[in-house]
Amino acid sequence: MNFPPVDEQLAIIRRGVEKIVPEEELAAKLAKSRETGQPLRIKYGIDPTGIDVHLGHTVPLRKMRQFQEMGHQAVIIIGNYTALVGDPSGRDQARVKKLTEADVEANARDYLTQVGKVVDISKAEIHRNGDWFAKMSFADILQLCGKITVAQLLTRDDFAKRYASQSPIFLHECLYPMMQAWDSVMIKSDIELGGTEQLYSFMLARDLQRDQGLPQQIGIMSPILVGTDGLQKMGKSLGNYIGISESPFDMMKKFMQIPDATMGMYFNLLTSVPLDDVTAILAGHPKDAKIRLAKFVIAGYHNPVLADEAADRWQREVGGGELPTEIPVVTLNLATLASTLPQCQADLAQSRLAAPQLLKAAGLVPSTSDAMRLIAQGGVSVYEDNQPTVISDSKAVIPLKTGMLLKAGKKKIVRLEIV
RNA sequence: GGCGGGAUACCCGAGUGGCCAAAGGGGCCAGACUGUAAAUCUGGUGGCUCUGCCUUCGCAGGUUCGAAUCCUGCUCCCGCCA
Repeated sequence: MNFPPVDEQLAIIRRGVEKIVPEEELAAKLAKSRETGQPLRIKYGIDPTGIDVHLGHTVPLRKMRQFQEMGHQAVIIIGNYTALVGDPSGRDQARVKKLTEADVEANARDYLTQVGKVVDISKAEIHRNGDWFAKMSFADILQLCGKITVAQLLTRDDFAKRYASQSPIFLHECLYPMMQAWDSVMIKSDIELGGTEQLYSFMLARDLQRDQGLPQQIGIMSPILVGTDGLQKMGKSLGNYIGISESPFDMMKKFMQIPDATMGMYFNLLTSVPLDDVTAILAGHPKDAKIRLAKFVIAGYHNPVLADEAADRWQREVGGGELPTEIPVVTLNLATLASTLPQCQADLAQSRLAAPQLLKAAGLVPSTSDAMRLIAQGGVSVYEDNQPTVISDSKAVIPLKTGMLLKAGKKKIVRLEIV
């Protein structure tokens, strides 16, 4: 196995990484691996808790890919046992939901297909930590527990906070870092990838490895990727994420919404564009820079042609104000409507309907009250032959025709089919 | 176990008998502006057959012409003490 020179490897590894602990051991490990021709074992663990993999997850995964390209061995741990516990990292509250083993297994498969978009799965080792945890006896577990003190646990910020505020810390949560660390022992990891919040577990793994007479792993921690709001950590619950399985156009729209100031981080962590080039790109018009950023990333998860198409479409429909190419069709059945809206029967008999009721029937607003507000604010328009007319009177009665467009706000638009 | 405090709309949080569909902030929505975003400004943010009507302030009752507000019981949370 021919590895690139250590300096080159270091340059690649360091990009977009927040912390390497202990940093001084890294070069030595790389040098030794190069001399002996032994690839380093790069560990990355994930709990299959039903994840829609998004760009935030891809930051360590991309690092994994880089290691693979340099010739090292990717080792992915599916935390099917740790998932039963739930990672307490960064949480000020205990998790409520418990997953069943069947859920976990289904999630694991789904997860691996998604990860395959970043990491070369065919060359990766995949382990489930249930393989070893399920075999442990209570005595084994006790022995492991004997290596960790409560004081150590409380050095973790999340536990410390909870302890201070007298929030519950469950015993099984305390075992979580221990389990994660034990994974490192079992797979003899040289390097573990993850976010900065993993520091405690990574260091615990070193302790346990030393205890077992094994070489100690180095933790390489990526910064937290902020979401499309540019403020908070990218995550599903905050609705500020870009999923790697989303369509090129959906990704495009989301990219174009990120704050300008976030672009640098995204370029750094999500693309391989040389940093000098990034500086040059960012010096130009922010809009162009954002389009290029989006294209780089989209091309990676789809392909360059689709990325270009998505960008062009965005320019036309969002930037240029043209009507979208795909407008969902809503079918309105006049007879059915007449029975749900008795007060509108007279109008419906003439194929007409009051604007608020129409918006609600078309599913553009959740309530007629909402529809009336929207109309009052000038946010509603109808298109006939692609000619828009703003509806400003909440009492307006709209003649219904198949093919007409109804738009509420700047994002929601439907084509009506009248039957 | 004892003593005390609390539960208000998506979230936080004011309101202690009528002027309360309920202050303020956040979030979100719409409009203006723009580069797409941010920032800023304006308006909105329970429902409805909408110049009016109906339902909401932990749950169930009660007092009153009238209750988010007072009384009784219940549930849950929280602090202090043991």
